[in-house]
Amino acid sequence: MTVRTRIAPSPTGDPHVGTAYIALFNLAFARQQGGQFVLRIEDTDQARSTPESEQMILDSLRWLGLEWDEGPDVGGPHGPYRQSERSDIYAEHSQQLLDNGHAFRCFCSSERLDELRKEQMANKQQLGYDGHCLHLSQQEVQSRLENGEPHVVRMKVPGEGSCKFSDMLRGEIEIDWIQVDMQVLMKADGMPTYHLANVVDDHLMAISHVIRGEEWINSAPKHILLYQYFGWDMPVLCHMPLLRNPDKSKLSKRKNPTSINYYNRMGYLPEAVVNYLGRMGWSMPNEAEKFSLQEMIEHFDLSRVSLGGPIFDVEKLAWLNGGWLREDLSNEDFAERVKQWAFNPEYFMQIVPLIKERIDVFSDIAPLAGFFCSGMLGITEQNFEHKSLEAEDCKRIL
RNA sequence: GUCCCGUUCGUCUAGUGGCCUAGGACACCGCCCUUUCACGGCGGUAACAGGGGUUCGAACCCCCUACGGGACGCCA
Repeated sequence: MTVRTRIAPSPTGDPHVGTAYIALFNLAFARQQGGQFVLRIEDTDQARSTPESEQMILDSLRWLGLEWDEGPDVGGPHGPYRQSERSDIYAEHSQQLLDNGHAFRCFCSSERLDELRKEQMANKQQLGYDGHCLHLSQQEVQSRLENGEPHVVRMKVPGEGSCKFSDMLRGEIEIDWIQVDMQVLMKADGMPTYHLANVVDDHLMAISHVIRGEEWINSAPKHILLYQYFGWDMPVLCHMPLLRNPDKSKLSKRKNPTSINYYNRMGYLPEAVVNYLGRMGWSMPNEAEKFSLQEMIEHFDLSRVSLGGPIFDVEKLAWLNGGWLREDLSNEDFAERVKQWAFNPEYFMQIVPLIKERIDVFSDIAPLAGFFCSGMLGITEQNFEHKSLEAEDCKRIL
């Protein structure tokens, strides 16, 4: 069997280090096994997805050297690789579930659902859909459909028993069906939710191993059920630990710089960032701290992943970066990297009109615009008026 | 609240029943190198969450407790 893995980012903001982290492990596993690594854009959230974000994600993963074999920009035999372009596929599959009685249409308003949730919360009940539309008659559904009433499609779930499944790293996991909600599969806007689109695409794209964050463990039963409903073989599931803030909560931008752009802009080397991510929950068999992507692939072994959620420690990343800088860049390389970083035309030209007005000789540049080299992104008139900005302030503006 | 996952130095980790008086790395401290600051070298402080089992033997296997995290969206 060919190993095929994927990274499936949602283009709803800055490219996240967590995305790069999961991408790295998917890529390392696929390459080590002689398989393929696919990039798929999960842009089914019409309100939040943007083309700019998608572009930034592609750019930043490439910057890190995490190249994919198939994806929206490079194509491949299982395209399109952008979920917004696959609506027909999801509609068909949703219809199939409706026809087979595995799903039902639900006309409940979000107001009613909010109300329901509040009530369940107050009564300390388990949260979840109450099955209100589960037993609507054929005729009622038909007439409400003809009236053009907005509705969603929900999946049916067994009322008893449990779902037992195996995680490649964690072994057997058992979750009672009673804990699993009647998940919405198709939203009122006609787009699929993650759960449907992800399962359908993973199958159609022949994904063999689903390596994803731990946050998905609880939805695994929904996915397993969908595979069963469709009569498809399950891929191997593997849930990675979550990257954490220093306070141990899930890595978030409030508490840590999480944007890959930040590390680029602050002058970290992509080699070091990838190296560091590779040390999160994983180690080389020889315990080396410093290793290249190639070396990681060569020695990759998914079973060496440790499950405790690692804290993202910027300090150790910086130390590692220093090592790369000193040991792996010749003076020529170093000069070239710095040039690319700060004095590339796109970046440097932004500042030129601003400093030109204010200096008499070049040597005035450093004291006036030193923050230019501090990694700060926004170069505006205002920054010059606050040229006493400390590095910390600059970071905050990022 | 319900369910799920996890727990080795402050942090990243090695360790898959005897090799563990628990190894490495970051950070920290001290010493050396050095005209300064770094780099580099040497050394030091520091951990198996707790309690029960299983076993001749447990960081490693099982159970309970505690703690931490995650999920419970027409977000992914």
